[in-house]
Amino acid sequence: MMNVQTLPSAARWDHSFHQPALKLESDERWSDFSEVLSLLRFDGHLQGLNDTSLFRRRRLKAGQTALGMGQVFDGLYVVRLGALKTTMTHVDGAEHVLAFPMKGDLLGFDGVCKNKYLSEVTALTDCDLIKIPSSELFSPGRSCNDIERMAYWAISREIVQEQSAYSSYHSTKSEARVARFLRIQSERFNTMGYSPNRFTLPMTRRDIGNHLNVTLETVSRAFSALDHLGIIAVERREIKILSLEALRKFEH
Amino acid sequence: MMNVQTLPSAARWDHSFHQPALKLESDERWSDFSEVLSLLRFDGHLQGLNDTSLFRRRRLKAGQTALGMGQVFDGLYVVRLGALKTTMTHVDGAEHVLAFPMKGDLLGFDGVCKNKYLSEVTALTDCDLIKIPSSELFSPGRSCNDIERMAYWAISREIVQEQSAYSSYHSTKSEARVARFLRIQSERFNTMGYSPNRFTLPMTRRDIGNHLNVTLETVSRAFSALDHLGIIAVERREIKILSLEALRKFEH
DNA sequence: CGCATGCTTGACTGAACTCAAAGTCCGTGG
DNA sequence: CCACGGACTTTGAGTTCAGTCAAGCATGCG
Repeated sequence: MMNVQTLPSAARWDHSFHQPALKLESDERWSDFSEVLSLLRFDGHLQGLNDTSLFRRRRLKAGQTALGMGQVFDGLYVVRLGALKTTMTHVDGAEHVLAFPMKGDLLGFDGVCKNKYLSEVTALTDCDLIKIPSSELFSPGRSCNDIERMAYWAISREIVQEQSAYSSYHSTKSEARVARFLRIQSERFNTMGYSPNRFTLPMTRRDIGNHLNVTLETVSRAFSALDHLGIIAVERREIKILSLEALRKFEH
Repeated sequence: MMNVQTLPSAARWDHSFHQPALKLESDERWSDFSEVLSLLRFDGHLQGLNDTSLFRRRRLKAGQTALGMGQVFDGLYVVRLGALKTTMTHVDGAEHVLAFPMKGDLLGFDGVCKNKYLSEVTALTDCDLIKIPSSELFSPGRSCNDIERMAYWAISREIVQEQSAYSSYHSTKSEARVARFLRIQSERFNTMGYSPNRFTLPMTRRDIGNHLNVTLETVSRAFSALDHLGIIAVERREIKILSLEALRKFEH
């Protein structure tokens, strides 16, 4: 029942995102503003480049927690490398997987409102995050800066994506939801600069099922069905998209 | 490929430069900043009250559209009175009810990112909205102001609520989802200053069903079941909560 | 008054969940 | 090295739950 991320699967997945051994030190300085903008795919322009901006770099091993529910808000994070999952735990103990953040995604924006994080983020693979400390975001004495504006732009983008994603999962048929999930994953890998036709899922069937509100068996069966139809090729977590068109048709 | 992440490289911060000439029919001036803060239940404090802030007031009759999908972003709205529904229509024509905004809720924040609204908002009852024009939000020459901060705070709050709501509907049983929906409505009426035990739903069974991803018949049956059990009393859209405790139990 | 819309309820069917068993991969320890 | 164990996955069989189709009733509006 408890969902423990184990190293084996993560290690396998890491081959495509291989990162040489590095010290996993949390608070490394990092002030490449333009890289952050590039990661976020921010294509507008900001007036003045803020030289004094100070980001932090944070590395996580698979299974580690990036943010905990209830933890005091201390900044936003941009994923530089790796995959994570965002979960919310209810009073009754039920856990729900909200999203699977990956490269270029923003984390922690749900902490702005109440000044504490309301969801939990755990690393599915080894991760490399860039932290935008809250001190850089909210400067009580002075006025709002480029970083704050960028952050809010990115937050708005995340909402849109989320809305769109949730909305997508409102198909009646479970197979359609799984197909859509795969299509969205494919598109995400594409925008991240990886192959959209061949990728490795970083999450378990259980996580996918939880996210889509179906059981893990149903996810597995849907994968098998799509495989037998020649639309995709599944081998454990390795996915090949053979016909994106056919996959799209399954969404309806 | 329609991807939310690829952006037409139009203006991002330059919203106000393109401040549209379109003056809507019901553009009444309205500059009570404190009322807006109160409506939003903003509990922090902002440094200086912006005297020059100019809001607009907009009234809608039931059935009218507040915002249309694809329409150019021209500001945020705060609901002062009435109830609405937010919907998204997909390429295949399927429509999904995202939320039911009411007094104190924020509308239009999904337009910040791409500079156009991505969902449609229609009035379920006669409505009274306060508009925060984009000219007040984004001031290209000067720095970020209180209104912008307030707006972003409110946006963050909306995300949190939405996340929480979506997360809530991840119960397996449809009766549980309906029960949860009623409980959440009750709490919302309460925070708005109305009775949590007796209220009138502004939306149809179909809308509720669409929102919860069940059929309208299922919603109706769930209402009837809860009624027969003495947990609630239903008479068309008039709802009385007889036992909040029992209602909560049904969520699991 | 007649019509449209919304709501309720019933019977049937089919899709997804539950339970169960077996197979795969991988890391660990003998 | 190989056997073991644990986590993950696949597949099957039976059951339950919610969707579909259909009929009937209530309400409101022109």
